[in-house]
Amino acid sequence: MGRAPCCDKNNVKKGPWSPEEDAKLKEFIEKHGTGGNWIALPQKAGLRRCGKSCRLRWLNYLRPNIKHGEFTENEDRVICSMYASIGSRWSIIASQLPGRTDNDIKNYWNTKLKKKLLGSTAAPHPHRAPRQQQHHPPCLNLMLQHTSSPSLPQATYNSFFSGAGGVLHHDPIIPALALPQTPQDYMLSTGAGLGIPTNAPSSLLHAQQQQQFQHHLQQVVKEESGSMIVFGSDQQSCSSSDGGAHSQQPPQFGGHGHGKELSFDGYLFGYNNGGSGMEHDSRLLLHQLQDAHQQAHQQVPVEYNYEDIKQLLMSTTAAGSLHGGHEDGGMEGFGGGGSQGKVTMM
DNA sequence: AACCCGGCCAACCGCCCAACC
DNA sequence: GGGTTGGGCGGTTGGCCGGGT
Repeated sequence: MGRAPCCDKNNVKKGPWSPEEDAKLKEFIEKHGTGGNWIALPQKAGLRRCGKSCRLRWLNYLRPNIKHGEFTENEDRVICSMYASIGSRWSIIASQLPGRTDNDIKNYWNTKLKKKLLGSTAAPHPHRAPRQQQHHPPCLNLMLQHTSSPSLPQATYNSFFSGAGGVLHHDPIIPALALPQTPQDYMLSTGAGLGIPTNAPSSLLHAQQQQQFQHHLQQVVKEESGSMIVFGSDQQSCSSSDGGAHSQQPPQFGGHGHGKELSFDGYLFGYNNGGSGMEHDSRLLLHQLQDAHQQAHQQVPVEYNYEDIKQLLMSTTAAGSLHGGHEDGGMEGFGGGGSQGKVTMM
């Protein structure tokens, strides 16, 4: 099938951007903005480029505050943790790392980080210490916590905010919500996010901070419920225990007036149609919730360390793709629920 | 000095989805 | 309601570069 190309490929320049083109694009966007239409932009800016190419060039290279160069250990940690949880959803991961682009992170992962994990032998851990006390190389430890919270599994909660914060707060494309502090700040400073490096200084893992953050966010979520996902009723709708398919059913979408609701495992998630792409976000998040839910039900508490991530990589490599879809016992618990049908890590 | 090879990264491609008409 | 369009995303490609032989 396919679709018509977004531009006349015969009349557009391809390949590396020249400094002149960069200058033109930058100047135009700084003066006029993108105008919300990338396809029309190159013509207006006097560029013989595809609109998508302009967008990419701007987002990945010309946009202000782009950070290039070495990734820090903290960034490594965040990438690994989130990869283990949500898979190769680079834009979400990038949203947790200000100044980094999804392309950057993708390249970094594919060329360095993955090899670092795959390539290094078990040398760092000749005999595995008890997991909790193990000293890992940076970024190699992910712990999903699960509490007996009656309102929401902790793992789910963490995943939710990790993903939600990323998508809603940092993505320049999606209107930002006024979250009080950035989730990645919390992730990095309190361990309250999805990835909680156990080798973080203990002061950064203060339980009270986590609670405060989560409570705070819960409040914000409630307050913002007119425009974003909310925790809802105690509706017991979709079961998660139907054998192998638990939590695999597609999100349940329903319509209620101007808003819509998503139900998942007894929780109801709703949002209003503000025309801001919230449905997309909501679906994304629901997938993350499903993943986290699955994790919480299968392995609680769940901890991934160096060997786990390595195994994940090796198994997916062996399968020739990350889109495995099979239920590999060794990899149970790794997230990536295949949002938009693209990523399946299970 | 020439060639080969692998790493790196910018850019492209194709698909999906939401918005729009 | 259905078709079209444009934005966004992840996967892949291709060219450059540096190190090794």
